[in-house]
Amino acid sequence: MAGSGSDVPARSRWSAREAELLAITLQLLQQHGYDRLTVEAVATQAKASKATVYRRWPSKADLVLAAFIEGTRLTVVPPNTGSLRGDLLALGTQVCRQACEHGSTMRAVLNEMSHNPGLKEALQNEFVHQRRLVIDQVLADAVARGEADPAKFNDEIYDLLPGYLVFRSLLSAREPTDETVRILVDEVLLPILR
Amino acid sequence: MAGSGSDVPARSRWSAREAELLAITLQLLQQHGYDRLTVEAVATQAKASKATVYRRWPSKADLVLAAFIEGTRLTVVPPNTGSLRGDLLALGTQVCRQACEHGSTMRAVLNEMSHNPGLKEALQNEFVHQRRLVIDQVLADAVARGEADPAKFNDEIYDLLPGYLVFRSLLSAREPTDETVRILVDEVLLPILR
Amino acid sequence: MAGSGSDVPARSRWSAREAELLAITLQLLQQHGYDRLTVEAVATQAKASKATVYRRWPSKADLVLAAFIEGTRLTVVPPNTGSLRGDLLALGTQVCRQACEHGSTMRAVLNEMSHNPGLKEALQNEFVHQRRLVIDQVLADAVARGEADPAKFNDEIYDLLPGYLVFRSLLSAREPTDETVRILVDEVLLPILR
Amino acid sequence: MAGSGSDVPARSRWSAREAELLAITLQLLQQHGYDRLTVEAVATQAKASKATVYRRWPSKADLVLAAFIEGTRLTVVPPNTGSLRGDLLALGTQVCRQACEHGSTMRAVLNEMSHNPGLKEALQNEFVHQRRLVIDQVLADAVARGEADPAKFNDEIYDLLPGYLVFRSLLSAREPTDETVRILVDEVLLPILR
DNA sequence: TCATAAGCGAGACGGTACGTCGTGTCTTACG
DNA sequence: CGTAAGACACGACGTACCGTCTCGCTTATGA
Repeated sequence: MAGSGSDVPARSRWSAREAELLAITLQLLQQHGYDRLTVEAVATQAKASKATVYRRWPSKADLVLAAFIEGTRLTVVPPNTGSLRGDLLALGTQVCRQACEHGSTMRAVLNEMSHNPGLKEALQNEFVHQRRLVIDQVLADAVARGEADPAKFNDEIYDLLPGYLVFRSLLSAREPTDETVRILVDEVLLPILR
Repeated sequence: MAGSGSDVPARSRWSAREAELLAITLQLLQQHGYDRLTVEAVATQAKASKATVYRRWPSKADLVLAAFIEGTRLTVVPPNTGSLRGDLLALGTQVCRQACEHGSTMRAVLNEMSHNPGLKEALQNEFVHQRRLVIDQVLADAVARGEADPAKFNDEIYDLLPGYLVFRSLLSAREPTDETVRILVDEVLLPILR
Repeated sequence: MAGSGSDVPARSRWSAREAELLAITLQLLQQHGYDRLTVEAVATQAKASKATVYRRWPSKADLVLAAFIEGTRLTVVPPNTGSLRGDLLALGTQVCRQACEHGSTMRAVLNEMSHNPGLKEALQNEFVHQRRLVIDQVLADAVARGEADPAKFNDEIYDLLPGYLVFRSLLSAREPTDETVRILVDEVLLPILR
Repeated sequence: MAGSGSDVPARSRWSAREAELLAITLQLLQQHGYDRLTVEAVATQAKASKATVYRRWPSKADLVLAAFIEGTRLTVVPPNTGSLRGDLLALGTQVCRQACEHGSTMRAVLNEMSHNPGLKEALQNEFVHQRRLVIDQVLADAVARGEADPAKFNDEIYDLLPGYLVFRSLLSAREPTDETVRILVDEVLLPILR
């Protein structure tokens, strides 16, 4: 059955102390952005020393990536509202909230990713893949309910909904609204999927 | 009237020397990324001194933004292929190429933008607005040819095509292909617009 | 012979404009010291341009030296009070006043001199030599009046009076007073010279 | 009391690393002069970084002053030859050597001092005062031996010997010789003090 | 009377040093 | 032994000044 959910949401592998460091990193990141975030500040605020940070993450970039993944990992929840439309709206709303909340972090990670293949791969594995699973499940549920035609699925643009919303959140000055999500779902996605 | 094209593509306001500095900045940016780009290197390669750079742009971030805008400004061309489908495919292809070419630059600018309202506004005015004009013209031409129904236009998601493609280029690991563009146009946009 | 005075005090070779530049230089020099004096400031204050300054003096050091020499040249006056004691007191007082007035300038010139043989030579020719002539004349006058014994003259320490006073003005924190001069003259020099 | 010598020569307050930095500074200072000395060069030669230098001394001027004081502090030695004449000759010789050796440094420090009251005070406390103590002791010893008459001491010109010699070393082009010292002592000072 | 040149203001420029700050490594001392 | 504290080498940032240079504009003379 779809969504048998054999993937337990991967309990965090960080200790309490590490989680605290990541939380502080995330907070400072949102406040000041990547460039103006200093490892020194993270350590100071955690009453730790820089060495304590660097012992766990080999560089500022790794620290920030870990903080970002940890910060977003918690919120990946398959919607399961009972209808395809409801699921898509929920998914879109969730993406908007996340992208808004972690906007500067994502931009920072994104930028660093450009020239750090390791980060890129890590981001793909730990972030993108999780989200793909959610979408697959929503669609599978819809098919199971007879709300969507599997023949209409298109792997090329399976992430059109979250993709465009993320674009709107991170790159455009027009933050997506509930109306944006509604229109996307009702006028673009549902006509295609049915 | 549609396609009247009274907007000359906004002649650059930079002198030859400044354009040279921006070009070098852009090149080094693509090679090394924002963090590993040094103003000193830009100056050296231009046989200039740091002061010459800083006289024009007050910081590294401003320099990079200017280089980015200059680098992309040159390539904004309304397609005008004669059909809506052709225009949309051309537009999509152009977006893909630009986003691919200037990917790391865009990511860098994006990141810096997060905490620099001046940059954000500048980017909106000089970059986003230019692209909106192109889209408006494409749609207006289509209406003039009877290929699109103005009632179907939706301001909320008018940039769905470039938006999703940019998302794919900059954030996803799946760079968009010609097939991506084709599917978007044929299976998403055209059904909606007609 | 005493007072033969064939040396006219060497009319300044500077034009009015040049003298103005030197005066401004001297003033700024006394206010801010050598390091914090900028050629730019001299030019600005004279409503001139840097090129105008550099056309006349090849470097900041030369400019400052010229300003210093011009500033002190005006005040070299053989005392001629009628008695050796009066002449020495007058000489001492004059030295004190000059050294006090142009203290920071002298220190600056001195410093630059260290590593600029040209300046060193120029300073010797144009400054030290002038002062030697004055002392020689005072002593010659005293001999002519029978107040001093030529046999007691000592070339090694002929400048003991101005030398010690200059030391006090420039290097020590104890600026010389009239009493300092009096003691030097009455208790050191006169006993020796008679 | 004469020779009570309770003043231990004030152990340096610098660590080994700091002393090394100061020694390098002093060496480069003597080679190149103040203006042409760069903090970068000091750091490089010490295999240190600029930050390491600036952590200790807030500016180049402070660094140079410290180097100068450290460089001269080591050599302040009361002569104690057994006779007033011997002590004075030794003192004069020592002053000549120091002033010659550290000439450009002294000139540089002097210049900087002009507009830096903090430096001026520091120089007075740490440098001038040390030298005063030596002179006082020499004279006290002479009195104890019956070689000098305390009534003849004159606070106004107590430093006539070192003062004039320093003047000759730093400001005049006529560096003092042993003969200069001898004449000063035999023909000027001893007649006065006895 | 007008043109051709010489001098000047303004200020951009290449270069170089300054003093600051952040990263990532390392040592020291404490618990 | 792990940690807090923080010194350290490295290197980029952004600023300031020096001495050179190029622009126009003025002025002062010579045809």
